[in-house]
Amino acid sequence: MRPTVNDIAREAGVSLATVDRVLNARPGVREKTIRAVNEAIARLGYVRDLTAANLARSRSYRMAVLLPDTESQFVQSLADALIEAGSQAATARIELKLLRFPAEDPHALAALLAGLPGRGYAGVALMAPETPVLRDAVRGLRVRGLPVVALVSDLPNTGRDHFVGIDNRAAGRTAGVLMGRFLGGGPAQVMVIGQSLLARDMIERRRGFDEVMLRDFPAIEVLPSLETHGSERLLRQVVAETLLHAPDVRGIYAMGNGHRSLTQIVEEMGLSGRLTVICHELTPHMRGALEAGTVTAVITQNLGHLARSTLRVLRAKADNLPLDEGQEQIRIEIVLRENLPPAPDSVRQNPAAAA
Amino acid sequence: MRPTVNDIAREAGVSLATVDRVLNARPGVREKTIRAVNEAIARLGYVRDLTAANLARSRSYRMAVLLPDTESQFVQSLADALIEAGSQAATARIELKLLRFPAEDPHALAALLAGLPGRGYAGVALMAPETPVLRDAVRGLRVRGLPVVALVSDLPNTGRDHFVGIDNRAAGRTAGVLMGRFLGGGPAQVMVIGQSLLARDMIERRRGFDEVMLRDFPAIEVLPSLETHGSERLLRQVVAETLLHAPDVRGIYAMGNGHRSLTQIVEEMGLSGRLTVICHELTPHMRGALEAGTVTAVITQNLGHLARSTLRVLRAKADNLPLDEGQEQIRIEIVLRENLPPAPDSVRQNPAAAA
DNA sequence: GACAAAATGAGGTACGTTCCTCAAAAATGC
DNA sequence: GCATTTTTGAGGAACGTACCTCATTTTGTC
Repeated sequence: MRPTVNDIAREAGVSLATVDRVLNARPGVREKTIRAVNEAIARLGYVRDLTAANLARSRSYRMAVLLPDTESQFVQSLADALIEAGSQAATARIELKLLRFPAEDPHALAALLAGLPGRGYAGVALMAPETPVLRDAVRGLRVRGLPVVALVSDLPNTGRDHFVGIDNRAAGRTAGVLMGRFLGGGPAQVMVIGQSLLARDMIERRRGFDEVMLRDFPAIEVLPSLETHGSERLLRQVVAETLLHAPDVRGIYAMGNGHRSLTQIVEEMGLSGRLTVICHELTPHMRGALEAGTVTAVITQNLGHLARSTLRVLRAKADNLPLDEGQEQIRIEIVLRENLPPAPDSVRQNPAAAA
Repeated sequence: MRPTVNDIAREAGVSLATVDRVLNARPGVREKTIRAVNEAIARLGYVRDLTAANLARSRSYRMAVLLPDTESQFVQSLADALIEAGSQAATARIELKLLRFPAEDPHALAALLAGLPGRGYAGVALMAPETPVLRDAVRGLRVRGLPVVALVSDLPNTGRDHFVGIDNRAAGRTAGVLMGRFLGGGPAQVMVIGQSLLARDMIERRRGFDEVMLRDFPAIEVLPSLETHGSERLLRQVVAETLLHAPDVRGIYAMGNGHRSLTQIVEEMGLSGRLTVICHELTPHMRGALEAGTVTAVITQNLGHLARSTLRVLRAKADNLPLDEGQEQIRIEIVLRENLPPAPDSVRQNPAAAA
């Protein structure tokens, strides 16, 4: 049997009340007594029973997670992962509220954020591009004591408490090595596509990609980035044109997510499997494209980890506890057709049934 | 506030005792009453508080994990991951005992296994090659009601309850695609090295590797597998000889783990970075080799996941609960220098300090 | 409608903590 | 050595659930 607080009290020759004072760092205990208790704890190898502690504390954490209301598969999958993680975390008395905000309206987001503290939230995570309005809103939250976590895309100048996501520069480098090696070092041309070259993550991916290409694959020419601004029509048009007129293009690096029509064009032009196509984020659509051979590799992050890490970090920050940086590091995963993990289950039903 | 059992009782118009009977599937409740309670549960969105439930049950799970006493970095890292997962799982009242057995002595292992049930264990995980003696020992355990989980290397003919590890055939295929693509499709020769071609995982990796090479890269010749039987000297000798006399060898696939001298030879021969070397398992030594450029890619499995999955599966089996297959699927990870995750912390100290 | 059997209610104790109050003991200052 | 402050002890209530007993009510049978 594991030792309990009562065992410590007996072992240390003090009362339960004193042990409790020491364990919870309450005042009014002599240094000498504290030492005696700690020695007893060490001697018995006592480990506090967290389930009982949390029960007694009946502390609970209301967390808000804000996602843009885009209906991209990536955001949708992320939302699913968060809901799943939230229901698992119910055990740890964490209650997660998923809120959506209009993707193109920083002011609406700021207003939403400003209203959060009054509604009993213990922490906020959000996925949004950094704008001046947002910066102020985040600062406001932190002034009022709410920890803020940046999700997927970092907000370095807002003073956010933590960033949960991959190192986009390293992700770009990874894409670079794969592209370079898959093309046998060239000679070849490579297209690079992204939604917007203003978004921080896009810039970093591009930088990482270029870094590797320049250093390791001088025979491969990387064409200027193509900005789609979310327009699938524009994407179709430019990609088709480029592929027709530049026969040396043997690879495409799609830095963002949501380029569904990219794979369509490649297929329509009969180039499926003949081009090296590297994309980001393993959405359901990307799974299909990998299986079909249209996409060669997908650089991705495990959304389950991302979601769980978000909750762990928020909780730690809310309690002012240190966090295990190692565990919160999100890995850059490489997915090929050959190591495609099986599709995740749909969101679980009937949580009460879990025993 | 989350609804409690008392809320359900009130909502359903029954007593607490009846709610308890329904929740825990105890006998003596009319079908009609059961339905009423379940409807109240659904209406209120009740979710059982597991921390409180476990506390009340004060059920605990003693789990044994058996690893061979080889001092390979892989086994050592796995042991660390298990200890870590075990200390985390203390919250869930899981107590993990790590036991070592002589790697080359199936009888000693069988004797160890035979003695476990009497010592209050609720489940056993083990990493061992399948031998007739082991088969009988595992069957014996299961007859006595102990769930058995195969770790890393499967034991399909023992009737084990579950296998925790990667799909080695798929891992071999992954190695194959990487090798083929990194070599630009050939022409080239590739060496394949493994400890023993009798071990099930080695056979499967080789099969997966060949499958891809034959199908997709006909211009690459895969040389016959080289068995080292754990002898580093033999490895050094044969590799050096082959590399000297076969100038077309441009790639090496090391199927097993623990080939530390392989990277040494490659470095000594001045071939670091000029050969495509693909290995398994991201041990500290492999990290170094990746960083140095001696090894091109490492196919690996996340030992943290492996360890946590093991405990989750054992627990589920011990309670006869269904498991979430999706969550227990271990991913095949590809690690290049560019996406090398930061080194994990050393094992944590002073578990009592965790709040 | 009498009877047995089945279903339900009422209430308690326990799990290992947290957090509170009040009294008692010990240490400290003068 | 007395008063004051600090430290310690004893005890209890609570968190949400599990599990037990015993009494009471309801149901079904003939």
